[in-house]
This record gives sequence, structure tokens and C-alpha cells, in this order.
Amino acid sequence: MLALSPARNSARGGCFDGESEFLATSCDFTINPEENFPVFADHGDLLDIIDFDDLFGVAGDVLPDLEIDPEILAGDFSASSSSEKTDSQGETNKKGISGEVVSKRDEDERAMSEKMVNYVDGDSNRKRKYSSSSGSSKNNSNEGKRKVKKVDWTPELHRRFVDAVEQLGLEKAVPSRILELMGVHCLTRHNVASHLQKYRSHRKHLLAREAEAANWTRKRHIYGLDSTGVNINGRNKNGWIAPAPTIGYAPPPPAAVASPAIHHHHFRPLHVWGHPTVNQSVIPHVFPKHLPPPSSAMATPPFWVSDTPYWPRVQNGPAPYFPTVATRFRAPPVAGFPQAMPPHHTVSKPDHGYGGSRSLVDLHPSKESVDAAIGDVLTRPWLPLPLGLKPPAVDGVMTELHRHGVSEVPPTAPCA
DNA sequence: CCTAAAATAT
DNA sequence: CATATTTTAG
Repeated sequence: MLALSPARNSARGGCFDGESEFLATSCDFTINPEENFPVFADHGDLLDIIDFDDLFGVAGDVLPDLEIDPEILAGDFSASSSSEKTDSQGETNKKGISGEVVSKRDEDERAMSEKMVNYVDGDSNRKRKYSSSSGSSKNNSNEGKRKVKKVDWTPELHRRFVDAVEQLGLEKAVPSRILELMGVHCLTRHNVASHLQKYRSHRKHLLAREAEAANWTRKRHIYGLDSTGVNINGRNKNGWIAPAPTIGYAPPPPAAVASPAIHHHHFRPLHVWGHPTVNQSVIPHVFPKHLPPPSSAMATPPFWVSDTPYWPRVQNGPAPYFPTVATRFRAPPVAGFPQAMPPHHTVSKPDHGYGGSRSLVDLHPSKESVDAAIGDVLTRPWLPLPLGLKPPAVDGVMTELHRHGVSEVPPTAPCA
């Protein structure tokens, strides 16, 4: 019943460092022992790479889906990777999405080719060839066209991305670093950079919106309206960014979190990042032993659309999976991708990513949020302070004034 | 190397 | 038509 057939795993390598448990339907390139596992070579043993777990049908939605153009191979790569990816083609179709299904076979071929092309250097850099031939014609993939391999940013991948960014801090989160922390071999710096670009962009929008909301809320205060819409915990449902501390929307009721189905009625975030490019990966019924269950991704709505149900990215396999309480918690970090993950990391971040609860880290207002809030306050001091901000104590003000040589303060003149 | 913007693919 | 990802340019 599992969607995955053992056959396919035989030669597939994981994209993550040390861990192979999350083999996904993607990243099916064969692995060349000599090449990957650069930094994390410690674990990089061919055996590690070959994923046996995959045999169990654990399809991670972690790995990116790469689509490679057969042509790319034009080259002559020796057969180093001759892995016989023979698979019975019928098996897993790559994308469960609408019609476009790539036969396994195709994929493998592509994968192979890509691999050859891409993984030429073992270390941190993977090279890819992007050929942009006839740019003019955007004709489709088929004929002579080189299809570009696109990375499918699955929730799991995104989660990693976000984790990395958080660890680095927005300031230092640059593609190269992120990539390192993510520990995903199949990604290139460009891929990450691109995603980062989008991520930032999305973030910006959210912040902007938040600022507006904050402003709005404050105005309401002025008019004696209540602050129902205030966001007390500073969390944002779409897993993209940690919402600001200021105002926002009320957090979804727990129930909502638990049940995606009902969840999406409350939020209408920017429709940025429209719909999920759902990756067909099958949701594992059994979680990989070493890695945290994809729970976070599943437990919470898709990051792309906060109010859109995202789930069953199941293609032709197992029935949709519905998280239970137990599954909603992220398992302790594992040997999988330790290199990149500092110990502390695992602790305080129960759930990440797409939608649901944010980590403790997230509870802290983002710099942008704070700046925005402060700027807002400074700009319009007459408005009520946003939640969480307290006016300075008189004493403090006086002290400060004294320090600046001001010993006397004119009597306050109540403004009319 | 990084970011922003343009080009493409879906 | 909008969005996601890649590719190009600075």
C-alpha cells in the first residue's frame, strides 16, 4: 500500500547531511560516495546516504523536488552514478498535483543527469547548470527544452529554512549560512537565496500589514473602542514570520490549531504565496526514527496560505493524515542533522513552520516589528501606545532630563 | 557573495 | 492571471 516501492530507494541519496531518513520523492539523485558529505562528512558514509528507511515508505516532504532536464546530460558523464534507478515506473508519480505526473522513469533519468551535473564538487557547493536556451520561446518542457529543475519547497524544507534563519538571526541570515545550517545537500545557494528573497518579501508585507493593524487598533482605542483584535501573543499564523508584538489578530483557538479543517476560517492574511505547490510526498504513517516527525508541518496549516487548508499532500497513496495531539509535537532533534543544529535549538521550539505555534524565539518581537512599533509611536505620540509598550515613568524621565542638564521642567500644561 | 529585479514556468 | 522559482544583473 505504500506508495513507495522499495526499488526506488536503492540508489537514492538523501539530501540532508547525515540523515537519510527522510527520503523523499524528490532529490532522487544517486549518490556518489566521493562527492557529497562535505562538511558533515563525519556521518557521510555511503551507507548513511543510501536510505533504507525509505523503503518503509516514509516519504519525507523534506527533500526538494528537482526536475531535471534530460538534455542537460548532453554531457558525458561517465557512469559514475550508474545507479540503476530502475524502477518500475508505475510506482510513485512525482506530483500528485493535477495532471502533471512525471513518470518515475523520467525522473530518474533526470535526476541522474542532474546529479552528474550538479554534484560535481563534493563540498559545500553544488553546481547546477541552468541552461536558459531559447529564452524566447517559453514553450514547454518537452522538446529540446531544458526543463529547469525546480526546488519544491515543501513544508519540511521550509521549516528547516526558517529554523536556520532564526538561528542566524535575520541580520545574519544570508544564503550561504542558511544553506549550511539547513544541511540539505540538494539545494544551492541560489535556491536558498531565492527563497530568502521571497521570505523577506513576505515578511515585509506582514509587517506592513501589522503596522497598519496596530495603528488601526490604537485609533480604536482613542475612540473608546475595545481592542478585540489585539494580538496578545504576537504570533502569526502563517508560519512565515513571527508576527510582531504589537497588534494583530487574535491567535487561533487551540482547536483551530489542532484541526486545520476548521482553522482557516479565521484568517485572511495576505494572499501572498498563494497556494501550495503541494508536493506529493506521502505523509508517513510512521515517522522516521531519527527525525522529528513532520508533525509541525502537518499540524499547522500550510505556510503559504494561512487560511487555506493544506494537508494531505498525499498523492495517490495513503489516506489523509490527521494529526493527533501526540503528533503535533516535534520530537527531539536527532542525529539527522546535528551538525547544523545547536543543542538548544531543539528544546524551545516545539512547533514551527507553517502556521501553527511559533517557537519561543518567535514570541520575541522581530526587530522590524519593534522598530515599526516604535516608529509608529514616535510619529504619532498622541495615539495610545501599542500593547506591550509602557510609557516611561515620570521619575525616569526626570532623571534623564537631569542628566542632560535640565533641572527644571515647566509645569505641565494640560493640553486642551 | 548578496540582493533585487527580470524572466519563466506552472 | 497569479504565484513560485530560476536566472540575470549590479
